[in-house]
Amino acid sequence: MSPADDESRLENVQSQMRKGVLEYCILLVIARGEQVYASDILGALKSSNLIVVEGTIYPLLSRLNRSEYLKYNWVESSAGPPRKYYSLTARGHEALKQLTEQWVAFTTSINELREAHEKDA
Amino acid sequence: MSPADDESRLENVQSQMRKGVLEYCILLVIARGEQVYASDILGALKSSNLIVVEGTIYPLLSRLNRSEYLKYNWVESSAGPPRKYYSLTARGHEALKQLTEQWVAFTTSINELREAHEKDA
DNA sequence: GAGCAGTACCTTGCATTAACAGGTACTAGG
DNA sequence: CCTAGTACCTGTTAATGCAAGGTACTGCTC
Repeated sequence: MSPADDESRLENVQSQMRKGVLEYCILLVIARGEQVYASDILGALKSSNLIVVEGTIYPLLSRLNRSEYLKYNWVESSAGPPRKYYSLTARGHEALKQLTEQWVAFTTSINELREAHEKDA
Repeated sequence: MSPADDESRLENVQSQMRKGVLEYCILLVIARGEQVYASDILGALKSSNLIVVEGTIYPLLSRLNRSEYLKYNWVESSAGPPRKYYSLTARGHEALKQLTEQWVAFTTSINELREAHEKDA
């Protein structure tokens, strides 16, 4: 593997880390705002330095909706097509609680590895 | 989507969270032990509640080796075939430092979202 | 009122990646 | 020998984020 490939791998890591946690992030944003639509979520994640693009969150929102974690209602916009405003269902709030527990457990595990490493250094 | 599908999704989340961070975990374990082989890494990750299987780490080790993040030397075993004992290269140590920075930035971003959410609750 | 810009929704195809299952090879003990 | 145990490796599959393209609605300009 060439050095160029290698560097691109390193730059890619933050994107890799994000994988699989996006659902959690989206639920967090929706839970915070109560009434948000796709662009709001996009903006919130970008503000937190978690770059995501449109094509990524729409399938995710559909999936979370099918799983009955969140619901939406159409709201007409003064400029443009109507928007889907999302909010969490009871199931969604429950799931979010469990996801938070798993997130904490997960980061704790890795931080233990980190501390074990830094002890040597 | 049926409730069964839904539950399997939730059980799957820890696996999802792990995606993309495995490289980092493996580098951490190797950096800690200095001289470890695949089974050691497997055991260390399992001890930290990060369940991984054999078939997952071998391709990862090969990839990290090709990227010159780590090197190995064969050591004969008294019981079984010889083992590949891995250790970090200078590049590996450098990469690990960067990955740690990215890991911290990443978790900080998400924890900010979490705190913003818990403020409402 | 025809055309354009802007916004918002959604889908298709692609590359990457972890997991699964299976395969090879070496050692020791019966 | 031949089985059991250990260790390494490799196709194949499923999931996921991304890039790119497509539809539709509003309001503005000409």
